Amino acid sequence: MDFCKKVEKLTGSIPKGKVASYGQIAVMVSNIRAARAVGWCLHGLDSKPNFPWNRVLNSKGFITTTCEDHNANMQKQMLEKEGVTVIKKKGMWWVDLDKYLWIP
DNA sequence: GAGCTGACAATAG
DNA sequence: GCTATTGCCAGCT
Repeated sequence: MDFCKKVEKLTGSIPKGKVASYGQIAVMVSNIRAARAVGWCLHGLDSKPNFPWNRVLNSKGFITTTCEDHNANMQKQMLEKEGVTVIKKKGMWWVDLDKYLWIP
């Protein structure tokens, strides 16, 4: 789909060491309300090797993956590998968007 | 072809 | 300020 294609492109455009929110991707692709669709598309793009789906977080910087195959711990490790500091808060992984938020 | 689901975000109470 | 509900889009059943 064109939508997913853009999502893939944008997500792939996120520089190493930076992260973006679903809302950001959504608003760039179509509108802010499409954030859910972004997550859905990323779910299908995860099969791509070395695809930085881990650089996409929710608006608060929390990892809210419900998929067990792509659990938060995996993202955390991938992000740290990219040089992003991931902090554990309330049992969930959190990224400081003020430092790592990607601004196109 | 219609309805449901999903890794969110914004608004209202 | 925090919790609960509604709205949106695309893909699947």
